[in-house]
Amino acid sequence: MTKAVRVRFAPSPTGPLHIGGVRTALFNYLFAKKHNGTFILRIEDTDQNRYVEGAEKYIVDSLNWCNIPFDEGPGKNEKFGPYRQSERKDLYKKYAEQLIASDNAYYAFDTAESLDYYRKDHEAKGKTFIYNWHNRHFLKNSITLTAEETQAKLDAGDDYVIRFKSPQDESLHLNDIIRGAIEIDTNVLDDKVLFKSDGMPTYHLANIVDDHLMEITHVIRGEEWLPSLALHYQLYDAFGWETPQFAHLPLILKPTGKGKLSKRDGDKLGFPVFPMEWKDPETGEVSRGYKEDGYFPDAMVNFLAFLGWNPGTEQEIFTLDELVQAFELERVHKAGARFDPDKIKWFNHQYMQMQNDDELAEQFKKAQTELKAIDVNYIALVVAMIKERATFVSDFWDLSSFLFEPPKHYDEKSFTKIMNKDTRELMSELAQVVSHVSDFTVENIQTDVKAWIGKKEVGFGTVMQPLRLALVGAMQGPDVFEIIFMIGKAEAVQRIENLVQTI
RNA sequence: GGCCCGUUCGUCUAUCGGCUAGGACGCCAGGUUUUCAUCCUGGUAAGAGGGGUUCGACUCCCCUACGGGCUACCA
Repeated sequence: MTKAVRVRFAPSPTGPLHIGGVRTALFNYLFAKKHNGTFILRIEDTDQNRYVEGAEKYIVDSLNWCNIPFDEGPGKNEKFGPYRQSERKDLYKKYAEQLIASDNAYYAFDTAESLDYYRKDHEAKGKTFIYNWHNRHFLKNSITLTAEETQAKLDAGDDYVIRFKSPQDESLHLNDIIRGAIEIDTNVLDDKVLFKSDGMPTYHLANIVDDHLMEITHVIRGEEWLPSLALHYQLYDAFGWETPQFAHLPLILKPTGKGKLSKRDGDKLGFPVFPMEWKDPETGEVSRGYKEDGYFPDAMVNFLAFLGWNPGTEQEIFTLDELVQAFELERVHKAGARFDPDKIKWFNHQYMQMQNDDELAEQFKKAQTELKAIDVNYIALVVAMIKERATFVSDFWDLSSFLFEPPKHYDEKSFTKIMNKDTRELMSELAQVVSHVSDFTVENIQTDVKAWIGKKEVGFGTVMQPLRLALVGAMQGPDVFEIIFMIGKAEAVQRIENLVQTI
């Protein structure tokens, strides 16, 4: 029997979760569920300087809104808790010291200024400064210092970090589920800081320790971590722990231009890059979210799943369960994917058609003050009529206001185009015809009006077009007879007469 | 600069040596709707370049170009 699958999504609470982060979480979720595994949320808040108030709650709320909740995490099934690294602080130091004891790490006392100096100096000479076997023999650390000197500094409370002792002249063979075999020469690796002078571990140490302790079997994360993979492999090795499997996801790129997707792209091109609205606690600046913009979470999830992955079939609309069934890490694309705001709108339109009319009616009613007094059952009928042309609930009012209230004005261009000398008389007569329809059904209205048009021996257009204008105020909207039926006989007659008045 | 990863229509992608290179978004045209939209049908459009390997290369290898990421006591 193979080990139970356990994966984790490990964001740092430095701000709102970005759409790329949502996709990483989604792929973790899909993989976990596919293998009846556990999806864990771990908060990587080891950098106290970058902590942002409310960010953790935002992350949790976002996952929940997307319907990809975690199984284990802060405040939920804390079997391997705590799940915030800041609350695990005391745990990490002994692991760092363990690495020193096994000669895989060492203390370093260099100041930030001195290292900065070396870097700049090397750069000026066209060389690259790497803190590893090339240079560590002349820097201030427990390798160059005697054991006594080192101990004295430690006892004196001097600032220190603990660095990994990267080996010389070795070739590392790494493996990634998506990318396959990767070979790295350790000579280009530097002695990464594992433990910071503020008493906190860096990402690298905390990540490996926690993944081990939490029994993570698969690490699914963004491609930006690929360069750290060699270090992480070595860390597992140094601890003598079993290495999990890794999968590095391609990045999400800007719709146009260069680089990865950023908040600014959304502002510039008018689409959200965050799942939900976010108000910056410092500046008060508000960033729009998919939720508030009217996207359905399923539609967003469906779209995101197809950014860098596809099932190999031609099916594109997938429920979450179907995604779980179909998902395979092996089918994740290797190259970065440009974000396409048009396509996510298309997905939303598709999902709009699958929504329940009553629920949409509730949302519509809540969003539109004009509908406060309107029967929700009537609104549901309206929704059924117009949702095929809508992408968002916020489109509804423009598509249907004439089913709730008479047009406030007539579209000028259409008005002048449609009217002719007979229109006034025809419309007056038409009002009578409509008012005399007995048994007011769509079919009967249609039959009577068409019969009358036939009798008048005028073109259908000469009647139908002004009629539409009278009802809607513009040359748009659903079938004229259905509109008449929906608003009722009296209202329809009234609107026709209103038009007659203005001619 | 160094290191790593990548490169099929404008965009997301299928293809795991046999391809008349398929689908979706977008765009364009036609049809339906006596309106607009939806919808339907059709069209447009791609293997970065150069070398190999092979009977055969989009698929494998190498080089170049380009794109992306990393290069902090940030994650």
